[in-house]
Amino acid sequence: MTAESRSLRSAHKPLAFDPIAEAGRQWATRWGETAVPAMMAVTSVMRVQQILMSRLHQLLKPFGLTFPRYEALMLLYMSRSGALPLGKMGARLQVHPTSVTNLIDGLERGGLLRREQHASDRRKTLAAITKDGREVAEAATLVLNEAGFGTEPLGEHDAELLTTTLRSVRVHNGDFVDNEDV
Amino acid sequence: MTAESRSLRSAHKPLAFDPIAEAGRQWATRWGETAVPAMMAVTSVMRVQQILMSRLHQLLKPFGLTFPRYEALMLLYMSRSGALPLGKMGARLQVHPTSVTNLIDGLERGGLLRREQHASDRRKTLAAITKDGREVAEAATLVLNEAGFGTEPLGEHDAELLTTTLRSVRVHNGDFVDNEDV
DNA sequence: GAAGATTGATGAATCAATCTTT
DNA sequence: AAAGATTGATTCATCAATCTTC
Repeated sequence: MTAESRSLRSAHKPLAFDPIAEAGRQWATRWGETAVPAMMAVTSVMRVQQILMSRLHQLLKPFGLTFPRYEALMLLYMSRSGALPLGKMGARLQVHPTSVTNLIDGLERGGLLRREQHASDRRKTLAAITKDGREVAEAATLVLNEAGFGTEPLGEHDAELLTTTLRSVRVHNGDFVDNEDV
Repeated sequence: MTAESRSLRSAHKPLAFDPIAEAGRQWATRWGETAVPAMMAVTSVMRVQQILMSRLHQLLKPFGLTFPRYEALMLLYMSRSGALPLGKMGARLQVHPTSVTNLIDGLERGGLLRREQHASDRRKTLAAITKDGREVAEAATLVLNEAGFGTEPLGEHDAELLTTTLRSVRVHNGDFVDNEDV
C-alpha cells in the first residue's frame, strides 16, 4: 500500500493491535471490567463515525457536497413541494438551528437551493431546491447507492443489526416518540 | 418534560415518528430497497455519535474536559512513564496531527499536562501528565464509570454486539492489523 | 413573552503549507 | 528527502445573545 493510498484511509501507519481492545485491557486492570463494554462501544461509535464520514466525503467531493449538506439537500428533494421551513429541516435532521443556517448557506452558495419567504408567517424562512440542486441530488445519490454508503464490509444483516441496536439509544434520548411497534 | 430538561437532550420537540425509518421508507420508493439498510445504518451511527458526545460532554463539563481531551489525558494516565510523543498519541487516538496539537494545547492550558523535549530526537515533543492531570483523570473516570459512559439504555450484551460489529469496519479501514484471532 | 432565524463565540475534525530536525 | 509538529484555512457541531415577527 502506497503512502498516498493510505492517506485516503487513515493518517497513520496501521497499528499492530486494536487500539480499542488494548484500551479495554488496560482499563480492566485499574477500574474493573464493569464499564469496559460501554467504554469500548462508545469509542467504537466515535471512531467508525469518523471513518464513515471520511468515506462519504470522498464520494461526495466531486459534487461539491459534504454529507451533512447532502442530507439537507435530500430532505428537500424528497419533500412534496421541494421547499421546507428551516426549523422543520432542523427537526428532521436533528441539528441545532445554527447548523441549519450554515448548511443552507453552503448549499445556497453552490446554487443548489434558494431562500424564500414564507407566505403567511414572515418569521419563517423557506429553503427551496433548485433545478441544479435536483440534478446534483440524483447524481450524488447514484454514487452513494453504488458505494453502499461506505458501509463496507458490513452486509445487510449487520447494517440492520446496527440500526436496531442504535435505535434504542435514540429513543431513550427523546429524539422521537416510539409508536411504531405499539 | 420542561423546556430546560428537554434542551439538555435534544434541541427540538420530539418527533411523532422515527426520522431515520421515515427516510428509509421514502428512499425505497425512489431508489429501491437495496441501499436502504446501509443508508439507515450510516445515519444511525452519525446521530448516536452526536447523542453520546453530548452526554459525555455534560458529564465532563465539571472537570473542564471534553471527551476527546479526556481520551488524550487517559492515554497519558495509562502510560508507563506518564509521557508520550505527540505522534504516538495521534496514532493511538487515530486522529490527525493537527488535532493532537489542538488537544494538547487545551490540556496544557488547563495545567493537566506539560510539553517536554524528547531526550534524543529534538523533532519530537513529549506530552507529560501533571499531578493535577492525574487527579482530574481519576475523578472524571469515576463519573463516567458510574454513568456507564452514557450508553443507556444499552446493556452489556448490546454494547459488546456494537463493538464487535463496528470492529469489522475499523479493520476494513486499515486502522490496525487484525492478528488477534488468527 | 415566545417563536424563528441569525451572528459571534468555542471545540473538533480535516487538509495544505511551513518549519525544524534528522 | 523524510519525519515531526505547528500554523492557517474550511466545515460542522454546540451555546449564548440578538433581532424580527407573531
